Amino acid sequence: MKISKEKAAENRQALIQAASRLFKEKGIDGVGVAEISKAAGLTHGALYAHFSSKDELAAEALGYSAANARERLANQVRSLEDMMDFYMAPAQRDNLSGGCALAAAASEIARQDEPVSVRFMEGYAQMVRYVERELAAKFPTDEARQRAISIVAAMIGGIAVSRSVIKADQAFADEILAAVRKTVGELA
Amino acid sequence: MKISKEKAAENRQALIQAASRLFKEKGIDGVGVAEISKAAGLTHGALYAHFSSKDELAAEALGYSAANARERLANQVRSLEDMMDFYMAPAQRDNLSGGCALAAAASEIARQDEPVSVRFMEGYAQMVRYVERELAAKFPTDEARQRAISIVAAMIGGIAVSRSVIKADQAFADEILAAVRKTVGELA
DNA sequence: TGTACATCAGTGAACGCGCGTTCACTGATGTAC
DNA sequence: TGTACATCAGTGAACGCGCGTTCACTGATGTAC
Repeated sequence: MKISKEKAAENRQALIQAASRLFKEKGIDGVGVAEISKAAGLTHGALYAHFSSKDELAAEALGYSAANARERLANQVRSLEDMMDFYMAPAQRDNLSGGCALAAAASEIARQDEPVSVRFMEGYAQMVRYVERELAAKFPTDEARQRAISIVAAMIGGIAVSRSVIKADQAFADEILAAVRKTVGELA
Repeated sequence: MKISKEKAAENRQALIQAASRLFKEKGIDGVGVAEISKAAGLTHGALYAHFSSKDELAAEALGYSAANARERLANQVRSLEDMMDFYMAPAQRDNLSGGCALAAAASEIARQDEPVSVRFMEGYAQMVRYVERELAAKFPTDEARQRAISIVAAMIGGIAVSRSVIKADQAFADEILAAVRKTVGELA
């Protein structure tokens, strides 16, 4: 049955939020449209009233994650050190479904189509710009940018690697997180 | 029909090589046992004569990649600079199926089971040890290790991010690769 | 304001397809006598 | 060395299952008169 425009917009948002959470948790290939729809309280058919394909939903979900990160950078983070502490914390690493989409999806995006790549790029560029601005006072423009790009890439890599080794060696996973945290701090 | 032990061993190796290539290219979830078997010149049933599951094959494939990397580090790479140049080259980034398994799989391993995590850890630890040894003369033990862990994580992150944004912005992808290459060089 | 009706978000069955895994069978290999 | 037979890598059909997507249908919403 038809429902109000307001409720439909809510449902659309619920689909995006469920997709964002589940894609990060299980990977884009690792979760189906039925599971996403169910998590949003809908049937899978409804998903196609809002998105033309699973790929389009994936792009929207990545955009949603980026918007979330933007808000956090703007409102909750007080300094670059603060941001690094937050990002490289064991709690952040252990929080697959709630954590950063860039680290959760890093090696998967290369296999997705262009719209997904665009959203990933926007999310990454946003973090780089934030770090770049923080470094602007301390380094020449070019070097600030080079360092910002490297710091964000190192944090994404550090989290992904720490997550990858944790089932094999918890202590090593923690050591990686701490080492990368220290190094990016020294670069800033 | 039964075949010679020698031929069977060759077939096993062909399965591992095909799996290694295809997993890197399409992701572990992105390729099926039928495609892997076919690429190795066998039917999917034969795969189960060699491996108890797709997961076990994934672990073997990761181990094979690590052995390859070990050989390259021992024989082809002349210095740390050499290794960084090789690893952070656009050609390496663009070579999904032949490139480094760590960068290709980084964010997927966290969702696999323990044996896969163990093989990933061994591959990563091996690269860290190589870098650590190269830095041993220049830095105190603790700092050499911290830097080695960070350098390898940054390279993996840099490649994964560069690959992720390349469909959206080729120039940015190249800039990321160059920036991370420069930064890891400065850390060494 | 009240009524008639077009809209369209959501339902749930159905589509064809590929997935990982199992298994009865084949027949050359390799071994025991 | 020759023969009889157990072994087992590989084949290909079949298993149940979940995938992404489509579509006829429903019925409350929202609009036009």
